[in-house]
Amino acid sequence: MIEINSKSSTPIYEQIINEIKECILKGILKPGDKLPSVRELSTMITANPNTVAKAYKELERSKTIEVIRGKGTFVAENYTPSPTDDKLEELKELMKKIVIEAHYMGLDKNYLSNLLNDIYNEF
Amino acid sequence: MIEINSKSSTPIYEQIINEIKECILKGILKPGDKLPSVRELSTMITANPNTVAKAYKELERSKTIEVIRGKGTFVAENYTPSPTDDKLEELKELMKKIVIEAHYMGLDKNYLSNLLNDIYNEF
Amino acid sequence: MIEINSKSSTPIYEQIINEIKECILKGILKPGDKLPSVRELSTMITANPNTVAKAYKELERSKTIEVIRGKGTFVAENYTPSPTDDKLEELKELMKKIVIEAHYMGLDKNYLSNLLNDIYNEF
Amino acid sequence: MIEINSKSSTPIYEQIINEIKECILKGILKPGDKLPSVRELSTMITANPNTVAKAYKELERSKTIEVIRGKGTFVAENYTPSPTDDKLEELKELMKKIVIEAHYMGLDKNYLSNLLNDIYNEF
DNA sequence: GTGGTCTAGACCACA
DNA sequence: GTGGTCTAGACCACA
Repeated sequence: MIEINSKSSTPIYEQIINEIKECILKGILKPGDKLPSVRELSTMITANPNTVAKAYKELERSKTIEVIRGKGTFVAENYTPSPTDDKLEELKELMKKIVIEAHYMGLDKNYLSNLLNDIYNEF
Repeated sequence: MIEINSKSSTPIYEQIINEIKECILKGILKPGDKLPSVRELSTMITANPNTVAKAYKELERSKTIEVIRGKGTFVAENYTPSPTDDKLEELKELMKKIVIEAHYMGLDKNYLSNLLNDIYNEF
Repeated sequence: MIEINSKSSTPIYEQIINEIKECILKGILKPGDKLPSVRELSTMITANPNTVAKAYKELERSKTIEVIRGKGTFVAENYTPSPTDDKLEELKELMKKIVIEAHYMGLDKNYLSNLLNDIYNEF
Repeated sequence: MIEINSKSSTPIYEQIINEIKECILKGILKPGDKLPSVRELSTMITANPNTVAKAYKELERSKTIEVIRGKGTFVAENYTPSPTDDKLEELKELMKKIVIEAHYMGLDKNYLSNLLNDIYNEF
């Protein structure tokens, strides 16, 4: 379910975060579902436990998952924080970067519009 | 023209790359235009010459700018490499990340569509 | 294994690149083999870590080696990019230069043919 | 006759040297022929006079051309110095580099043999 | 322990 | 004056 590319330039802990968030969005993981323990997941994907722990910490901080002492880690109830200006700015910067990169590959607005649609259809 | 945010998590050399590419896209910098020398730009943005040199080197590698020995650095003629599968995959991953982040802030597809439009209008 | 000639006019980082590629060709280094870390190699050849890092970076760019985050640097699986026109032109220019230089030392075509054979036999 | 690529990574003064040597090899320039003056050549190829002067100096040092005071610069009588060990080693290194680069583009010994032949046929 | 980023500063080749 | 190479050394993210 969760696949890590150890050669990718995105850090493993970030890949874990992204994949888990994707699973939740796709409904593969639902609110209340139990996540594998840090040890379990780290052996599943042959990663360092510290790395998995870091990913879980970050997911907990963003209220995506919840740790219940002695019971384990669970997908949190749907929680959508109101977007801060910082976060919005960050999002815009990312989109800007995509537009610039796309342009430098000869891809136009239409291409990106379609890409956006495709991704939403995947979910 | 080029502004660096030293608090940002994106490395300075990458910020330089992005800003220059943006200037070219907006037409502020045109093919053949001379860029400030490594030393000039480094004092302008109070960064180390090596950092600026690194950014220029990368821009040269991607054929965005050209170095003429002993004369300086210039914006290259428009050059759009055919997009490789790797690059397209990277673009898709980036867009996916945006969609996920947006969703977790309670922003929907419409919001991102508009954001995309806005950015294109800026250029 | 890797020997640097500090008096040579070819930059140290380039010598490192050449020597590593040679080792791979000769089979001294095989795909998947771990390379010495940047720090290790830099002390081995008494060069600055930055210089070694530069060589490794370039080798990574050409997909000769791969970096696995936090684990180290490894020889990549055999990868032969289709030769671009630019690269072929460069190769031809280099060979032309050899022919001219050889001529000016009184060496003829036969000598270069034999030299070419000898080098292939070394590998 | 002499064409300079100001964007090439080989220095202009070296390009001049190579082109002149090539002309001599091809017989376009014969022993005793007068070369354009430093000023003439520098305006012809729109280069800095210092750059042309440097090329001429080097050609003079290698006895490829001769300066006769007050008369000008001339192609020297055929002169083939006995190859020094240093020079031979350099030649071998260059050829080695070609072999390695060629290998990394998937080109074999045959390709290089043919390339060598082609270049000799050009002359 | 691994590589990545950045600074400060020297020296050099080139035009 | 231009960029390229290299050293020395700090600090950081990642695993």
